[in-house]
Amino acid sequence: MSRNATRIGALRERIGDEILLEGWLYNRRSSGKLEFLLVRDGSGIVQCVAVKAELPEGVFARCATVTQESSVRVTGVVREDKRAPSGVEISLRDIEIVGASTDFPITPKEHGPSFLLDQRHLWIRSQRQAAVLKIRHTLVQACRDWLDADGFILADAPIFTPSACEGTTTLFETQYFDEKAYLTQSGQLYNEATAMAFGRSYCFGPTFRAEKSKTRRHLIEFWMVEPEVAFATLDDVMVLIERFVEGIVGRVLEKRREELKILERDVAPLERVRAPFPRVSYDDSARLLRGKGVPFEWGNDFGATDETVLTEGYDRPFFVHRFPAAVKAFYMKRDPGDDRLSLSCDLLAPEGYGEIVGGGEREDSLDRLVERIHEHKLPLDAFQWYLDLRRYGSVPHSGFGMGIERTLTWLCGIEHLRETIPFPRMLNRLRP
RNA sequence: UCCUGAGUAGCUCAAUGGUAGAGCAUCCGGCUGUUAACCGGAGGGUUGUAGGUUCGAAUCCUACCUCAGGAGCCA
Repeated sequence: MSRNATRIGALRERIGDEILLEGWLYNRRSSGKLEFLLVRDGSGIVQCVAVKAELPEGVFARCATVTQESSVRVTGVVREDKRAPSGVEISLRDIEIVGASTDFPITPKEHGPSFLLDQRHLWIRSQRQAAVLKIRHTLVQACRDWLDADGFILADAPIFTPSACEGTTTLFETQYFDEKAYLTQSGQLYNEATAMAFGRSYCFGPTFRAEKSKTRRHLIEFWMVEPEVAFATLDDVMVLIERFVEGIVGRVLEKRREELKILERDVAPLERVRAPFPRVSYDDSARLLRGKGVPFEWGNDFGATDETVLTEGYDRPFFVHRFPAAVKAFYMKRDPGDDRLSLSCDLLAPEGYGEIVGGGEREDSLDRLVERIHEHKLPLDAFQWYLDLRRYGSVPHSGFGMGIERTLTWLCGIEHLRETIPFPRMLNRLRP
């Protein structure tokens, strides 16, 4: 935007002034001797009114030729007007077409998801999509601000890794000069190293899972924030998670009311997000599911429908803790009270959204960790640096990972997480 | 990988064995306060691909392709 242009978001402060607007035509309606031009500039949408009787012939004629998504410079006077969609409108004095747009593919009518995703580079111009991405921006900032204020150091994990972090899921293989490398599926192992350096650390970046998952809850490339804390137990990390989630939800409510309104999100459930969150053990969850007639077997992880049934009982996020060790990663510490269980926890979002956070206490004993690596049939050599963390001043430590897109899907109250990232990477979708 | 469903105009859809249509978008005309504006007119099609059944296929059958939802797996 040029220096002398005014942003639409700031128009209320300029009532009565003649201003310059730089943006794109969102929609146009004409009524004979009137033209209504809806102009957007990324900060909002405003209606510009051209009156034939008050304008030179050429200017009014030009208004009638502006097509959807053409870029324009409009000069005019800011006025309050109840008839305008935003309550403020511009009496148009002049208009310049900067770049014409012909046959913009996304018309102001219904479209299917496949078509819209093909047009994702243009779809993000629409009001709803832009609102979701602005909330994403605020969520990311809130995560970082909250952790920074709590004494965490950002220490990002690498994206190229020599081997699996968790061994179980499918990795993207790539060439690293003369050897094979993989794209990271979690910064977890590296975070344990940085936590031993800084006490509290976190990484925030993209992760990659080459799973053939094809549901509304999966992306191939997604973002996670993963804090790790030295000397913290499972109970400590659950307190950290609930304070963190309360904080970031509060920030989104504070900064993004308008966008939540565009999305028609009922904010009442978000306003109930106050720590402490309920805690329920895996054992009790399994019993609860069976009590409701769900054919759930002890030892399994929860499926999507299991999670939905569980969330029905709560009006705020809640923890499920102490999952069977077999369904969690090798580095999870066993429950000293029951060796079948791990000191792990998931945070499930209410309203049927399900898991947004996974965390727990890590195995801090060198011998037991070596045992786990063997059990999982992982190459011991690749983990020597990780085992060093237990050789040189090992401490109890815990951490968690929060999926940004899943959290956003819940905050925005939308159906599918593909709308929460600017350019989603999914099974069968690498473009645009 | 498996299960279910869908592919017809640029987009969203109708046409259930008998002349392929509507709304929006585009173009032309009309309208001095429109709110996904409205009214009139025009152009726009190898019905996903290949084969088969039939006098006749968008429609029935077979295979394949693409997409969507779900399962498994996960954040």
